[in-house]
Amino acid sequence: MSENSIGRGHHIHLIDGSGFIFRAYHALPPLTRKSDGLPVGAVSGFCNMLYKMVEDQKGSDAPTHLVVVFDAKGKTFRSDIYPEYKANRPPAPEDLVPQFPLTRDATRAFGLAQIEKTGFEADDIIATLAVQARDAGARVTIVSSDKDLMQLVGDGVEMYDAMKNKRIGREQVEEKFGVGPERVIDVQSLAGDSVDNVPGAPGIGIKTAALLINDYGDLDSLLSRAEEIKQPKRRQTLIEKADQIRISRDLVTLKQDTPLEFDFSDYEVKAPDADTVLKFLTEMEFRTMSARIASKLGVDAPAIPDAPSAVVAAGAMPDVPFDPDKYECVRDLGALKSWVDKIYARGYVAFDTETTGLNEMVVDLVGICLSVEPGEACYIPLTHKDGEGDLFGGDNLAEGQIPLEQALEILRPVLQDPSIMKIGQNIKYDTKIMARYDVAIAPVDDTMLLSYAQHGGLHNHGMDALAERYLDHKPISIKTLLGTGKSAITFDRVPIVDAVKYAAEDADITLRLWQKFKPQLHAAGVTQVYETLERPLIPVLANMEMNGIKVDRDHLSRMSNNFAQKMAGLETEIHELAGQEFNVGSPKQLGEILFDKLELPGGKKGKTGAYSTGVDILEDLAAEGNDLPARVLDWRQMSKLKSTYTDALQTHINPDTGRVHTSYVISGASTGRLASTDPNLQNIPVRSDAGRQIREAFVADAGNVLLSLDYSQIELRILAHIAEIDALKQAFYEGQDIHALTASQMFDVPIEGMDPMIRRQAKAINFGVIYGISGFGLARNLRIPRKEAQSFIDTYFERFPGIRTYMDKTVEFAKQHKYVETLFGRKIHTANIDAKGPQAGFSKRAAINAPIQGTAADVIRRAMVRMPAAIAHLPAKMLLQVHDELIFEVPKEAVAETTEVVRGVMENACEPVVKLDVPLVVDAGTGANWAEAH
DNA sequence: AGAGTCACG
DNA sequence: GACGTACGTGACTCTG
Repeated sequence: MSENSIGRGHHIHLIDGSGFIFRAYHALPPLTRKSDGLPVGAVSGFCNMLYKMVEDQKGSDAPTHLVVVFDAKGKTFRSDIYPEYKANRPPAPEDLVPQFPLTRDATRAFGLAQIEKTGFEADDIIATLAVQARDAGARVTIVSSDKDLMQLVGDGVEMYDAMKNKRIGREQVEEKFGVGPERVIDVQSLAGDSVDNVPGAPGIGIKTAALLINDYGDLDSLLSRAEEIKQPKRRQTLIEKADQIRISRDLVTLKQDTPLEFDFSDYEVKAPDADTVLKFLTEMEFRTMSARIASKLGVDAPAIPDAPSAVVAAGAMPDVPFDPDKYECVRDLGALKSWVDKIYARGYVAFDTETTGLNEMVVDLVGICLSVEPGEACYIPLTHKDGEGDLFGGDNLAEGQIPLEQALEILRPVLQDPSIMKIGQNIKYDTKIMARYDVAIAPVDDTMLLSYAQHGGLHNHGMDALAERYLDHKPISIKTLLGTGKSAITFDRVPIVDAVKYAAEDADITLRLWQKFKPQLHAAGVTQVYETLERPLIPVLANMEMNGIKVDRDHLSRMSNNFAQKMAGLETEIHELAGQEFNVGSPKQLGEILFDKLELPGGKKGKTGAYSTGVDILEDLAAEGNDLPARVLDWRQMSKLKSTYTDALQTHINPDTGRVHTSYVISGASTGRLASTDPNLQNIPVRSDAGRQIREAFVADAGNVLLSLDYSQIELRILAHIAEIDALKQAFYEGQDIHALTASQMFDVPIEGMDPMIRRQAKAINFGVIYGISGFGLARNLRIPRKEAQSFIDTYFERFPGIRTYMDKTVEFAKQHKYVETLFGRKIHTANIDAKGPQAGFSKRAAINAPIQGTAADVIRRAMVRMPAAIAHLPAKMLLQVHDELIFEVPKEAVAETTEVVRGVMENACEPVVKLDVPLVVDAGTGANWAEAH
């Protein structure tokens, strides 16, 4: 950074952008954009204030330099000093959230510089810039009325309250604090701040604080001479709370050395570009302002149609056709730099990586695609290979590519710049790839998740499906480039000219989808869902996936051998019983043996004409004393465990890390649950003894243990809350055995000394209710006559009438709205709810289940999003999520503290948005392996 | 590619 | 009165 670009004779305005936003929001009535209902009241106020600043400050007072400073998202270093800092701030109002990025756009449109920095408040940046500019000899005006900034006043630094049109100098600061600017920190440390949760000294306000500071000179003298204070209570407070006061001082002291990359020359004031500013105002549909500014700039005011604006709905542009020939191939530094300039001018970029495969932990980066405007995209080839390769790799790099490191050096700043939005389709993938090249991509938007939040339950959210459905365009298939099967090649072997068309198109599509989806978020009522439950999960899951979990290969290998031997024995036995050899793994052949050859009863053919040979059927046959199906059941269990777990899991061990790295799919399940793939670590066996041994292969690193915490009965608790079942709520409050209580209510038996069979039946009913119970289903599950099952259900509804009401109301809601909702506002669409015939039952049960399963999914998502900050001070790592369970790897000595912290986050995950009528309870376990921990 | 089966919550 | 059925996933194997 260069301090010489500002100095004597210069005047810099440091505008508190976040302050502007909140004042504009609270001062103005809610205003929405006519064409689509996007809330824009705060943006409008913000623009007015910005413009007024620029206009009013002409003449001798006019700034030569100006920069708008914003608060970045997320926690700041002050939370590390004092976790409660600003902790009881409510989240920003729903209709303000989408306006934050728009105010950045507005600043850019007005041709003004802006800055923000993750981990620091706008006030810290202002302090840092103010001090540097002042020290260089420039005059500084801080445009804000925030009292927290008053400590900076003096020596050529003034403040200006843009709303009251009032300058704030030394005199006004003394008026407010009773001391000069240099003692403001001392007074604030004592007085504290209830809004920001700065504790200060209890019972001492600004008046008393000023009195004390004036008497003793400064805070340190006051604290060291506290014994001299006459008033006993005040004396005691200052002695006892000295530490708290010092922490408060750390909190209120603005950081004057915030690490920033900037150059004052970037902040030189220049006239706004008429086209740019009017384009923005037109998009926002600010008629009055655009007319006023147009006349000031001496151009014609643009027409803003009254009717729903196609300009806005399509994202400012009429549909541009897809044209692969328009895509640019970036092959030299100059071209790359001009793309970076384009991105800065825009403020956002669609971003996509091309790699040699699909496993983010292993594959190499091949190229990068960018797009900032529909129809305009580029591909930057980086590591394409020359020719087809040979036995020895044939690893010559193709000609005409920017060296990887050089390209990354140029791209890294913009990809990490907090003011530049990076847009991806499943950007968790690209985040993980780039993390391996030391690029920490942030902030991000994800078109897959934007779609998931708005269209969950309607369709999947892959790029191909979204492009066809929403852009009426079928993307080039990757298979046309790579081929299929054995002859398939990797992307680095694709000729660059062909790669450009495919790869750049992905970025183009992503950008178009974003322009379509992002403005619809609010109208769809899922801004909060996207902002709190979807997007923040991206970095959390990326980290968990990169952590991976250690797996004991030898343990698995021994089990595989063991299974193989037993299977061989069983196979011989089965063939003998059948009287012939056949493939035990073939359901078709097995069915023919059982029901045609041996003529056993119960042969039912499915729609394909094959006999059904599922567990239920085989178990029935085995129960009647048939050995063959019993042996087949044993064989099947071993075959399953061997192929899916003990064999396959070994192939997933990453050679570099020695660990298994799953991938979570955020938008996989319609209810909001995650899905785990490659490998699926959410279905590792636990129910059978043989299966549980597989969990023993999941181990902690030396000196560590695995720590597992799971929600106890979370879905039943949520059901008790949603359906308002008082008896269940009370039982959960009293910590009773919920299934025993259900049984006692249903069958009028005491809980003490209850027959386990009765409890088992009640448990099955409880689960059945969550799934949208039916007599048939319960009968099959419990293996009792259908009549009996139906009478259980009738009794259940009698004893807990709220359940029936909930089920009816939910189906009714689904029919009316075509979606159902979780407690946190996640919408799950129920397109088939009006279906006739067999479909009807399915859809109703799914609709009944979705709010329960979905709310539970939301709860653990909230816990996961908060977890990294909560455990940042601990050596613990979060590794896995299994729907209601989180697994951590923790050094032994930190287990107790980690358990306490994690349990707190999980049990309070609903706060402050939802207050459950039942407590959430989390059970914990630890051990050297997952079997012990669970 | 789809069906069948079975592992999990 | 008859449909057919527990809710939500992913991986593996066989088969056409």
